[in-house]
Amino acid sequence: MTGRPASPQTLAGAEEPVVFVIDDDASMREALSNLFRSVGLRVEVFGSAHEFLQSTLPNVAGCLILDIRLPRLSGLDFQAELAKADIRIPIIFMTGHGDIPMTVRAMKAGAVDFLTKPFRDQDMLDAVTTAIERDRVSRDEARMLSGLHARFATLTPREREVMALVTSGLMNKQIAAEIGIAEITVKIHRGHIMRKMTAKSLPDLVRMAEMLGIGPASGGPQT
Amino acid sequence: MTGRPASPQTLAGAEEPVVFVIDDDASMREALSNLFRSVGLRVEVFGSAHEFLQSTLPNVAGCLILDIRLPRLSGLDFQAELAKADIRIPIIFMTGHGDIPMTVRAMKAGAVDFLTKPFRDQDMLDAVTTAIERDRVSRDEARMLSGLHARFATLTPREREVMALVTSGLMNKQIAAEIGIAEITVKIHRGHIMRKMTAKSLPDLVRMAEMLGIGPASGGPQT
DNA sequence: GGCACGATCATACCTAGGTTTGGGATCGCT
DNA sequence: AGCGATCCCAAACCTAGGTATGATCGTGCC
Repeated sequence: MTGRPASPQTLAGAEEPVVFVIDDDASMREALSNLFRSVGLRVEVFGSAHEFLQSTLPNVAGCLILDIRLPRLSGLDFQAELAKADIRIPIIFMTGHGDIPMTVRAMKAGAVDFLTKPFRDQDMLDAVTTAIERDRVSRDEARMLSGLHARFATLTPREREVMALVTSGLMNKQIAAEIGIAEITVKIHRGHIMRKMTAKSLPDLVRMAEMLGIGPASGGPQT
Repeated sequence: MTGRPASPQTLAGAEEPVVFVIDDDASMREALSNLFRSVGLRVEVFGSAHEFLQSTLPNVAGCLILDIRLPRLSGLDFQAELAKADIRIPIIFMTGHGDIPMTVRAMKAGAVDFLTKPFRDQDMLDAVTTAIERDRVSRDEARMLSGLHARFATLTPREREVMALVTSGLMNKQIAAEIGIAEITVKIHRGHIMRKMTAKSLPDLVRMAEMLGIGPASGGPQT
């Protein structure tokens, strides 16, 4: 943190992380809101899961504080909903009357923490810190992966095929033999691949292929 | 599964997974032992964590069933002990009187499951299946990584340095300039590296470097 | 001192990778 | 029919990678 407080919006949603709180208890919302603001965190509160879904989620790192016992939908089911809808945001559960199976289910589904009420403020803040950091990392990864996929999508089928063979370590002549074309053609495809993927070197391309999950079968080098 | 039952020991400990059970209640040990054997799993039971640590662990995939309330050491503390001692085995906790914080702590520390007594046999079997598979995978990874580290250890300091630069995508001449030696010398180092690491190709070497966590700073290709 | 090892480098030689130029063929879409 | 994308290939040319041979030098060890 560079000591900069909450500048309104320097560049249309891109910096300050946000804590979303969903709880049907207004006093709890108020208490959490105060807690998070007291440490300089941006907060948005909702009385129900529905309200949360209606809102426009800013494109910044964040996390979700959820009571396991929500009005119409259980926190656990809501967690599943979000996963199904591909909304990946770290979740911190709170509960007054939770049980162990619920806890296990939530944690297995990736919850960051599961706090029992009453909890200590510091425990909540620690959980939020962890959650936001986790989201920041996963957002970074997602952003990079999406750029990668976008570039990969511009490759022609043949180029994709050649890329897989190149990154698997075959020589141009072997690739040519493998798919039944001339070596010079492989070289040309290869050149196109490097440019389209904006790979600065072969190792660079190999790493891209790894991230894209390219490479027939075997996970990696020898045992 | 190839339908092959429990052949005694074809090759000194290398196939059948084992379920380790630690519980001070003899009837529980008996029940679990029967349960696992009924599905063809090898089982070893212990009355305490101490007994378990005294035994010689076979080098096969396995998992540990642990009561959270152990005689002298809590299951949670024992889990921490194992982690500290670098004994990585998936753990499934059982409890009669557990609470949520315990559950959260266990799950955060990597427990596969946390079952409340009485539990359904099928739940335990499912957890064991997951745990063993997880261990199998992590053992495969560990085995590969150890081979990799062993080969990497045979590299001279200079070779390691060159390997990092090669796999980061620099050309020989750039590497030469970078460390202030002649290009031909880089080529020679490079040849040694490929041979010592038994890399069949540059992409191969790059993947090895990735697994070894080599490469100054930056995690990977562009954003 | 002598030896092994790591590191350095030159010369020579060969293979692999890559671009440019220029061309041909097929296919689908307008 | 014309256009653009994809795929194919050749000749020429240049750079990069890799090996072999042979040699020098410094360090640590017996």
